[in-house]
Amino acid sequence: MVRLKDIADRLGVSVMTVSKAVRDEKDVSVATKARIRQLAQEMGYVPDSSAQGLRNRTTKLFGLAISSLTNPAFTRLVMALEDSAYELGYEVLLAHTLNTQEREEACLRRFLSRRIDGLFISPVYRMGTEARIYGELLSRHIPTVVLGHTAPFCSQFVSIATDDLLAGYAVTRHLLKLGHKRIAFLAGPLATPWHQERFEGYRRALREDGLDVDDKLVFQAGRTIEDGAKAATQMMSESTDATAVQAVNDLVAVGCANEFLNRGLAIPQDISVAGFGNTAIGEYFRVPLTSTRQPRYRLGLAAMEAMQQLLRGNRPESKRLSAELLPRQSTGTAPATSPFKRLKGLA
Amino acid sequence: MVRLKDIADRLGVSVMTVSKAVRDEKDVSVATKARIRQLAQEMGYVPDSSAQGLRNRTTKLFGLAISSLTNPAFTRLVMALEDSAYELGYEVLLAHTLNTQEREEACLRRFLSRRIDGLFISPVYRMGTEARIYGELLSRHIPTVVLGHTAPFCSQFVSIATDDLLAGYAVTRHLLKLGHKRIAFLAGPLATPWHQERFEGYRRALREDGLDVDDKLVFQAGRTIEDGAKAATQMMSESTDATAVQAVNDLVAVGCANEFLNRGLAIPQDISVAGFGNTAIGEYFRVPLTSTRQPRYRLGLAAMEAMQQLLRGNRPESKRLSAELLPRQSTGTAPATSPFKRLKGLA
DNA sequence: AGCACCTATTAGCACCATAAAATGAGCCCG
DNA sequence: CGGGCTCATTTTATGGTGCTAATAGGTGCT
Repeated sequence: MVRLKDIADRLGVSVMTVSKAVRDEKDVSVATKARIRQLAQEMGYVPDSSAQGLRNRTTKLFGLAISSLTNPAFTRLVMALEDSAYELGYEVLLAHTLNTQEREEACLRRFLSRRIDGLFISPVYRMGTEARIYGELLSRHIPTVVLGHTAPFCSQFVSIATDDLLAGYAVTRHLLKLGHKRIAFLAGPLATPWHQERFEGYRRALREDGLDVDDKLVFQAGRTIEDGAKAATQMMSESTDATAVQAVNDLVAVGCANEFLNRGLAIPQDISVAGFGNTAIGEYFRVPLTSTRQPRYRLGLAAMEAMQQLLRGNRPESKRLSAELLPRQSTGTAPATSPFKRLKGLA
Repeated sequence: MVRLKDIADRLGVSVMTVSKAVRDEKDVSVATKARIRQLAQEMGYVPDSSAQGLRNRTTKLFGLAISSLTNPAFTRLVMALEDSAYELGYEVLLAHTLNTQEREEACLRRFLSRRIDGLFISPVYRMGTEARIYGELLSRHIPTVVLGHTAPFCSQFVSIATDDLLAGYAVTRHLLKLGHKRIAFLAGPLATPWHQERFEGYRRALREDGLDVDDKLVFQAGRTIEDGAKAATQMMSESTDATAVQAVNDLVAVGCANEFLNRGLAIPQDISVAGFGNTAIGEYFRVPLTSTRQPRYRLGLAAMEAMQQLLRGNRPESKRLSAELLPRQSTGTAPATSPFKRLKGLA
């Protein structure tokens, strides 16, 4: 690898002059600057960021920790972060937490070792108010932006999220307006604020209509297609009297609806299914899925703006971007009776 | 930030002893090692990888350059690389080339500046036999694994790809067996080997049945859903006599089939549509899409194995993993006549 | 004395902020 | 008209960033 010194030696000037020349600093005459840069080019010089980082105490690196890329909710977000980082001359270290605390901690520790200039993290949510590694982030003053909602254990951080409560509320209202009275909710991981908010939206909308949450209508699903499919199976075996299903996200909705369709149910004639988050898989699903649109790319941009504030030493506000309802064909007017009793007869 | 020196000073030992202790080297008594590590822990010491990298001339960093995460073909591949990198103690720098040569070059140059230990790249394909930046990778001896097929401009590199030719062939044979004689092909970017191979598979299968490629049946699409939709529109306006469509990938197939469905065509009764690559979006598409399964995770693992070989100074073989046909509901027996003439009457 | 076994010193790795030094241009005055 | 002077511009020297391979040095034990 070509070093500054190699160029300096070839030209018989000091390393310092070369350093300044390649960085286009002043205090170097245009003539020598030209000579040096020309030669640097020819020799294929590329500065060593490790050394620069060591010297300047800044790495121009961002860490980005997400649960897993297989979650389509992240792709556009990651794209946005990556793109804007590129514009700003930063690079992005990607790491998967796989939704486990151990892995998350290991990833963050590695990031610390890399001396990242900033961290974007979609936290592994947990109960409780303390999380050691988050305390460390704080005490080390790592500029950190939480992608998604904060929870007690990470309440000190700036966060950029969508208004899941309002969006959840909008979905339920939409179903209510269609005449549904018995709306099942396919729940996500209970510890996650995104689940909690969406559920709270559901609850509020019901209450506004004088209805109460019926625990028999709440099914613990999760976050994946498989989780949704399992929940559907459970619903069918329990012969719920629901006429609509509101899922905590698109994947769960797809898994559930797919199972329904396979069992011969018609969507939305027999039962309505709504997702959340507007993923492509829902949009092009067997029955295009009613969902909510999250402005994911803008979410990423907002996160980067917050990061820039942090880097400048300011304390930016957390942000909540609003999501909008996206009615498609998977939801329709409520049928007279729930299809599940009938199904039982069939099975 | 806590440095080795800080620990050494507090304990009154040399920096070197501390260095060895935290790295768990021998030549340090268990007692002092314990003392040192204890204090390091307490003080929150985290080694500085920039300094380590500088000293050891190795960064434990991999560069990963792909066109864009929005292409679902990459997600599992990236996951696999990320995961296995983690196991091996490496980290991954992610960069998007956005399928433009300028951006690709810029990304790679940044990677060079980071002194990555190895590079995984899904190339921006181009015609011609030369590409400056690839020459540089070669002359700098950057261990590089090409994700996907090589092309003339990057033929020197190790590559890990799926056997697209055979898979393309399998799709066409599948359609032929169903009685289709007029099979349209929705082409990808002509410069990409993955398009070329899939098309060649199509051609061979046709020829084996005594048929020839009819240029009227080949539509230039691209790689996205929108590209597929446009091609569908074109097909309909041109009133092709095709009874089946073979798309260069799932997204194009989805875009095309979606357009057909919106125009009232029935799949597969009126027309069969086959994709390629088995993405979730195709699997859960309105009509579950016949496709080919690419072992993407294994592809990633194989790429990492090749990388390890390169790092050990060996020259690993390029690999071609075979893909298998995945028949689903979007393909069926050929109808008596192409639906497009009829459609014209309707429009 | 010789042998383990443990610790300290040295000398960079590639780069850059800062300070010090060299160069040169302009100017005055003997 | 040339030598000395100032001052601005350009170049060089110094030292330090955190870490570690290699080597030298020290200790206690047999």
